[in-house]
Amino acid sequence: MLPERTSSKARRTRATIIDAALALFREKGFEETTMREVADRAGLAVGAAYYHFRTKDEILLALYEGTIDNSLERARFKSAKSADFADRVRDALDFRLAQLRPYKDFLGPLAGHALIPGSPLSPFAQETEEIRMRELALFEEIIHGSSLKVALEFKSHLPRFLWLYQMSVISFWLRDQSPSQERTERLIGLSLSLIMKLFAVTRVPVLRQANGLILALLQLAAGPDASAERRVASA
Amino acid sequence: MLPERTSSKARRTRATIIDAALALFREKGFEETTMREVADRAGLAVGAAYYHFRTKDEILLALYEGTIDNSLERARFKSAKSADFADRVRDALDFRLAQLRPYKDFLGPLAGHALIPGSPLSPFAQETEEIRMRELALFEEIIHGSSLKVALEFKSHLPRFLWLYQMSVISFWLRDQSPSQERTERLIGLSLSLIMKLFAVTRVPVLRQANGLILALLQLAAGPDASAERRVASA
DNA sequence: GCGCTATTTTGAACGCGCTCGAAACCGTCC
DNA sequence: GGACGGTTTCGAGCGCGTTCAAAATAGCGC
Repeated sequence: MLPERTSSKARRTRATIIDAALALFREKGFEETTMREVADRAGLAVGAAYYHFRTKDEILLALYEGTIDNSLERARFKSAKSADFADRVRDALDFRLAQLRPYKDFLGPLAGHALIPGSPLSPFAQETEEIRMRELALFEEIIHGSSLKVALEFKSHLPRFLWLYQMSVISFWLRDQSPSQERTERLIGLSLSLIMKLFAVTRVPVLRQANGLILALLQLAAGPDASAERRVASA
Repeated sequence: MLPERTSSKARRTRATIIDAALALFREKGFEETTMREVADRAGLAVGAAYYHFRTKDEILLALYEGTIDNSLERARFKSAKSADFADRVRDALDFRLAQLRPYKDFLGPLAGHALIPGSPLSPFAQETEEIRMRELALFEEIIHGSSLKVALEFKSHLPRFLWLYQMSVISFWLRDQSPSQERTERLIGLSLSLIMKLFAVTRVPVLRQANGLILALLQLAAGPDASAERRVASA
C-alpha cells in the first residue's frame, strides 16, 4: 500500500534497539535481560523502546527475521553446486543452523511460544506470516532446481513439508547439548536418508495405495485455508 | 523414601487451591487469572498459595496430572474389548481427548512451554518425569495385550513413539477450531491407518534395509540417557 | 524566523508473578 | 495449663513487562 511506512529515523532507532538487545541477550540470556536495560543501552527511555516494538518478544522476532535474508542469497549460491535434492536440503539446513548458532542460547523462548495456539510468536500465527512465506519461498527454490523424483501428487506439498522438517530439526538442535552438536548432525543425516527412501517408495506401484492416505494427511495439516500456500506457489 | 511427605491438612488445602484455580481458568482463561484471585477464592492470601505451589504453572501441571489417573483405569477397561492394536490406540486417544476437553481452552500455555529447553513444564524436563512415566506405562499396557505385528527391533521403542504421537495429536487438537473437532478425528483416523501400513512394511523383506535407519533415528531421539525408558520397560 | 502538525521520547504508574520475615496455628510432651 | 518446634498463613514489598498523558523534537509551508 504505502511506499514507506516508516521514516528513516525510525528505522535507525529500531536498528539501535535491536543491536542493544542482541548484545544483552547474548551476555545474559533473554529472560534475564530487562527492557529497561535494553532501552538504557540504546540510549533511550523504556517508553521509546515500546514505541518501536510492541513487546519484548517482538524484538526477538525481529532478530530472528533478520537472519533469514542472507539465508536466501546463500541458498541461491549453494544451489548451483549440486542438483541432488538431499545435498541441497542438507546445505540449506547446515547453513541455517550455522546462522542461528550465535543465537542458540537465547532462542529457546521463541521455540517455546511455538506451540501456544494464540501466541503471536507461534510459527503458525498471522503475525509471523511474512517470515513463514519467506522461508517457504526458499524451499520452493531448493526443490525447483533439483533432480528430485517423487510421486507427482506430493509436489505441491513439499515446501510446507520441508518447512516443518526444518522446524523440527531446529527444535531438536536447540535442545542438543552434545559437543559441537554432533547429534543434530547425525539426525540430519539419518532423517534425510530416510526421507529419500520414503520418496522412492511412493513411486513403487505396489505401495502406491498408501499415497492417498499420505495426501489426505498433508491436506489436513495444511489447514482449512491453504491460501498462503497457493500464494507462495504462484509467486 | 518417606511414607507420607505431606500432611493431610496440606493435601486438603492443595485441593482447595486447585479447585479455585480450575474454576477461574475456565471462566477467564489461564493468563487472565491472577494468583491473588486464585488465593482469594480459595480463602487464602497469596503467600499461602505460594507455600503449596512454587509457581502458577505448577498449578496447571497439577491439573493436567490429575487427568491422568482415571485414564489408566479406563484404558484397562477398554483394552479388554479389542485386541486390535489400532483400535486400542484409538480408544486411548479418544478417551484422553475427551478427558482434556473441559480444559481445552486454557491448556495452550502448557503446550507452549513444551518446547522451551530449560522450562520445568517441558514434557522432556526432569520435573515432569513422573507424569511422563505414567503415560508411558499406559502405552506399555496398550501394546502388551494387543495383537500387534511389528519388526522385533522396534518393540522397545514403541511406547516412546506412541507417547510422542499422542503429544502431536494433542497439540493439533489444541489448535483445532473445527466444529466438534472433526479435523482431529480425521487426523487420528488417517494417521493411524498410515502407521499400521508402515508397521506392516517394516516386515517386508525387500524394504527391511530401511529398518536400520529408522532404528538409529529412534535411538537418537531417545536421547543420550535412555535410563527413563529402561526403567519403564522393566516395570 | 514562526507556527503547526506528526513523530518520537519521557518517566511515573499499573498490575502482575513471586519472595520473605514475621505472625498464627497445631500437636505433643511435661 | 504452658512451653516448644514444626507447619501454615499473612501481606507488604520487589522487579518485571507494559501503558499513557504529557513533553520534546522534526519536518514543512510560509
